[in-house]
Amino acid sequence: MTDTETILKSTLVSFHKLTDAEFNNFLVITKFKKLKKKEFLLESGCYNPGMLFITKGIVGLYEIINSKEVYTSFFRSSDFASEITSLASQKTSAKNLIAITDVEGFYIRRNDLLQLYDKSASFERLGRKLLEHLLSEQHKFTSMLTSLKPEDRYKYLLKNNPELIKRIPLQYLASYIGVARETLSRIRKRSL
Amino acid sequence: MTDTETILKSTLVSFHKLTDAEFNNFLVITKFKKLKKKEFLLESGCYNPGMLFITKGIVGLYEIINSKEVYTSFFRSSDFASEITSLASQKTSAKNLIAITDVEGFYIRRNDLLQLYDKSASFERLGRKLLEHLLSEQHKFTSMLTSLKPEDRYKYLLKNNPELIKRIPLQYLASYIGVARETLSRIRKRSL
DNA sequence: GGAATAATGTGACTATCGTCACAAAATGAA
DNA sequence: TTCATTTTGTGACGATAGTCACATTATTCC
Repeated sequence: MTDTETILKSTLVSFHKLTDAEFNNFLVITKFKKLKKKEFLLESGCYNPGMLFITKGIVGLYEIINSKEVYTSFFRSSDFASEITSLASQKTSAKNLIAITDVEGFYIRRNDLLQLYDKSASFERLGRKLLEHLLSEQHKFTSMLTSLKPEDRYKYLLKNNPELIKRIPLQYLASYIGVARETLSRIRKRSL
Repeated sequence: MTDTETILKSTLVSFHKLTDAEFNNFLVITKFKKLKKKEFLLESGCYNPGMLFITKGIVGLYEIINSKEVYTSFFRSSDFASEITSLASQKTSAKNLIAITDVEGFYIRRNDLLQLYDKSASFERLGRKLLEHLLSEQHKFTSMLTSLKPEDRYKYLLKNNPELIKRIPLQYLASYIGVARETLSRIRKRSL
């Protein structure tokens, strides 16, 4: 097994135990994929073809609101970069998934994933547990947004995602925490 | 089948098809429960005993941040009032679930639910689909928070949840959308 | 029904953020 | 390396939200 496959396996297992055979059923439906910086993994208006388990780089999820790009998630190594609304619904996506740096990972096609759910109760459970985890994280992020002021939101990122801050353009981070980019620029300066 | 049981069934089925026998397996683990206004369904520091399918009334989820009550969700008829972090983890909850009005519903104990997941792949799938739906909604709410200013957040609530606005104290709504209660009071006045 | 309690409204003031305009760096491509 | 493009920094200003204090309604509960 390659290094990246080992990482994939241990990530999956952290959500739910899998036999070697089960993991293999997952592995065979994945396809190694590379993206150049600024390449799209998903474009708004399109059907969602699947998701990417990232082994290298950063992927961003954004949406255009009032003709501005609003980033709503960032994904890094060991994350599943995905847009859940269109992945779950068979509708076209309103959001875009884009490579913020050069990216590598294992691509899982939506149809293959659904078949895997049909074939294996273990994966259905793994999926449920992953979703529980994601929902829990999202709730945490939401209460951070409503309860902290801009400066403290930045400090929250600094504390919880220092790597993201280093590698993601400031203007994207600003939209992510709901602050004007000029304001975030000044906050960052003050915090030095 | 009673009216409320019919509503429960159609709600479950909207996420995933169930046979009559399967629905019955669900029904037998539920317990009809009433709460008086201001009664707790879950208190912070406690283990999460389960969730409530609401047939009447409103339940709020809040957490104390910097000694202030911050509401992060509201649940109404046909919702499952729950705190996902503690429900999924066996850890004590940081949040509180409280009846905002008098409430009625079907209570589902955590252990019974987990057993049902073990026994039935249909429920595991139903759970996964419900979580996909909740996560999708939560993402929508998050991007609303980061992209709209306070006044437009209020208008968003007005448009999407007019009933909530009528029945939930203004100060709770204010924390929910990340605005001071005085500000929301003035926004509401302006919008008349 | 009336007192106690909780929730909301409001004025005055301050702090903070957003916006616009443009300058300065940084990055990328040829 | 150099030019073009993108990203970030910054000043000035206006708009808006937060805070504190207290008045005014609503609600709850004997």
